[in-house]
Amino acid sequence: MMKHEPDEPLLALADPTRRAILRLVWDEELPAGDIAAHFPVTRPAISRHLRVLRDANLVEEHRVGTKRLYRARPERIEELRSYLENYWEAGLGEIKRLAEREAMRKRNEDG
Amino acid sequence: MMKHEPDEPLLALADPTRRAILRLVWDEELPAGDIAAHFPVTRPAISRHLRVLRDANLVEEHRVGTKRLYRARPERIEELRSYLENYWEAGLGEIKRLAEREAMRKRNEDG
DNA sequence: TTGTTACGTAACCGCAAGGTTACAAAGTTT
DNA sequence: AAACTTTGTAACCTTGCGGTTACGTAACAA
Repeated sequence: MMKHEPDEPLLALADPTRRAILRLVWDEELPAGDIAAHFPVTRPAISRHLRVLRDANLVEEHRVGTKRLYRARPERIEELRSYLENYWEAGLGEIKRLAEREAMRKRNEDG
Repeated sequence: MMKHEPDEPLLALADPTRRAILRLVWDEELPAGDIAAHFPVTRPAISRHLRVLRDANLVEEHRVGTKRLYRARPERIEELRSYLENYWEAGLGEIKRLAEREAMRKRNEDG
C-alpha cells in the first residue's frame, strides 16, 4: 500500500520531550497538568507539544470536568511503525538482493 | 544498554527529502551531483542534506577524482531501527501487561 | 456571583532549518 | 598554465520551532 510519507508523526517523534510524553500516556490516561509536571519546561510549552502529538494523531484527548486527559493511540503508532518497518526493509531488501547476486557470481566463478 | 536518545538520526529522517536520498544511496554508491539530479531543489540544498545525513552517521562519503560518492551505513541505520523497536515495545509491553491483568480480573470474576 | 482550578491561546523572542545565489577549492583535461 | 568539472561553503532570507509571560475560558466550588 505504501501510504504517503508520514511527515507529521515522524517530526513529532523527532523531539525527545514528545517521545517522553508519548511514553507517559502510553499505558495510562493523564491530565495535561500531570504530564507537564514531569518536565523542566513551563506548562504552556507542554500544552503545545501535546497539540503537535494530537495533530499527528499519536495522541487523543477528552475532557472530564476542567481537566483534559490524554492517551496514546496505539493503532496510529502501529501505522507509523509499519511504515518504518517497510522503509528499512525496502532498503535492506536491495542489499540482500545484491548479496545474492554476489553469491551467485562467486558460485559461477568457483564452479 | 538503552543508548542515548538518537535525536540526530531521527531528526535527519524526519525530512522527506533526506529519507528519499537515503533510499537512493542505500544499495549503490552515488556522486552528489547524481543525487541532486533527482530532486527539484538546487544542488547546494542537497549538499547540505547530505551533510546532515553524514553528521547523523546514516551515510558515509569518499572521494574519487573530483567526485564525492555517498552510500548508506546499514549498521548505523540498524542501530536506529533497534532503538525504535525498543521504543515501541516498551510501550506496547505496558499495554500487554495491562491486558493480562484485565484478563486475570475477568477470569476471577467469571470463576 | 465570585473565586479557584486546569487548561489552551496569543504575542513575542531567539535560533536553527531549508532554500537561494555567488563564490572558493580541488582535481581533471588540454 | 589555463580552463573546465564537480562539489562544498558563505552570506543571506524566510519560515517554523520551542521557549517564555500574559491573558482568555470553561467547569466547578463557596
